[in-house]
Amino acid sequence: MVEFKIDSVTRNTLSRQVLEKFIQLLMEGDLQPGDKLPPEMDLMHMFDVSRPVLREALSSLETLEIVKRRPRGGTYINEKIGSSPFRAMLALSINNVPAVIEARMTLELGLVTLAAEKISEDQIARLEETIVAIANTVDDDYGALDREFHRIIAESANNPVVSGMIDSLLITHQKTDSLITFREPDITVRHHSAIVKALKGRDPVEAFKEMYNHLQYVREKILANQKGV
Amino acid sequence: MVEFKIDSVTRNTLSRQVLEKFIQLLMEGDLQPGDKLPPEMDLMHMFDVSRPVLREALSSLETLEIVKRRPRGGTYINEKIGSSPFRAMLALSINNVPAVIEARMTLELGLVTLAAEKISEDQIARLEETIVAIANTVDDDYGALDREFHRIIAESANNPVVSGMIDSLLITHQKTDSLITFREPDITVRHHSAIVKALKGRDPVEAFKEMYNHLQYVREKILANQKGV
DNA sequence: TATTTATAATTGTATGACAAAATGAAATTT
DNA sequence: AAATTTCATTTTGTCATACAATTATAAATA
Repeated sequence: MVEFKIDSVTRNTLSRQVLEKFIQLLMEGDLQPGDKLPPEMDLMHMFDVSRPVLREALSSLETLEIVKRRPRGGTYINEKIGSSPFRAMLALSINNVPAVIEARMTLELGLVTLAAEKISEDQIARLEETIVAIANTVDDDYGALDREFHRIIAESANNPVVSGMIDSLLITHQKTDSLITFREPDITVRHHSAIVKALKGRDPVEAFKEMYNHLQYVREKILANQKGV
Repeated sequence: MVEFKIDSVTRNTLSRQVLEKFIQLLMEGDLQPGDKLPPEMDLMHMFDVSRPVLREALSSLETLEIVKRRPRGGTYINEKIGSSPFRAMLALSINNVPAVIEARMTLELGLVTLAAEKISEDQIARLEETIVAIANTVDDDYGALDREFHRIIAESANNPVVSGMIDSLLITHQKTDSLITFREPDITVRHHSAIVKALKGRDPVEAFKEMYNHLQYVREKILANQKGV
């Protein structure tokens, strides 16, 4: 006998249907960033659902950072893609250290390539500042500078879709940092300098190579400690 | 006079606070994937909020694919990071074609690098199958095969955090595909073959180079048409 | 033992009411 | 006349309660 027990994938609750409808409207361009939605009272009549159901859907949209609501002010479609949803999603995998590091590698390798195409002189200057600062630290406590370096590169890629994610991953960066027992600032400086040199030359392939080299080193360093746990 | 009108960033509604609390519990490991949450009745007393508020938070968690709910069955913390939230977020940027393409480039460049480290013989074989299939298409309608090629590579990187995203981006891939007016299967086959060759050789840098070369071609092809719009 | 049937627990939905906040207009003061 | 204050109204935020729908579990039956 054949058993059927589907239901899953996404159970069709009313609030889910309303949510899907909103996303569909966005995809088809009927709703545009910046648009103001009708008040909840109107919306619940339009969708023919109760207010709690509608509000569950709106709440989800707000969590996804697709809309922004203000008491009395109304509900608006956001302009840019957000980062915090990704951060929340990441919370699930937070303890899977290798996966998180690899995810970070994936993004950074792609980002540095795009950065090489687009980075500005000002951003390069800021990168160099972090390198100098790391070289001058005395207590080996340059985690924040290190993250800043990577953040500037992500920013240089200047992509609204991906840039949100990197913030979240750098937060986990901070977490994985704590797994590093000893630091080698000279190596970090050497690697970072090589990356900047490639970026200066606007050489995507070279920038990638140096970043890959660097991240391999970082990954091994973190995972080596991780094993012992 | 100094004006203050903060409020934003994230307005602290009750449901938002509950949501944040759940995420915090996840980050700190007090909640683990697979865990079953208490029934809503208990939760509302624990958080001291009304049921609609609690349900708004749970609804958001479900939208983020952090939990899964079943009538009468209860609420469970998911095991893996989901993809559909990202899809929803992408809906916002769907009309920003260059940004979406670049996002796809970012991910794929990183993924192909990791794939070179980890891809299995079986996956390589499947990649080769898609190449043969594309070479044999007569009507130039090989969009699905093309996407399958990229999907297998993403799968080969075998990263639970990133793999979800690529699905969403490949959906937009489908959308951007429609912007291509004419196809050049011979070029696609040549590029794909070069990528597979690098993957076979387990050469991350070479795999990256070939993928970058390929995606540059794809990007130009799409954007060239986009300009005329 | 296996199957079917009830029971009860739990999520899903609806209604109604009120609180809180803030916008915009009206009234007041300077 | 202009600026400020006050107030009414709209809209989101929250609560309480009730009932429907679903299904896991236990009980009853074959």
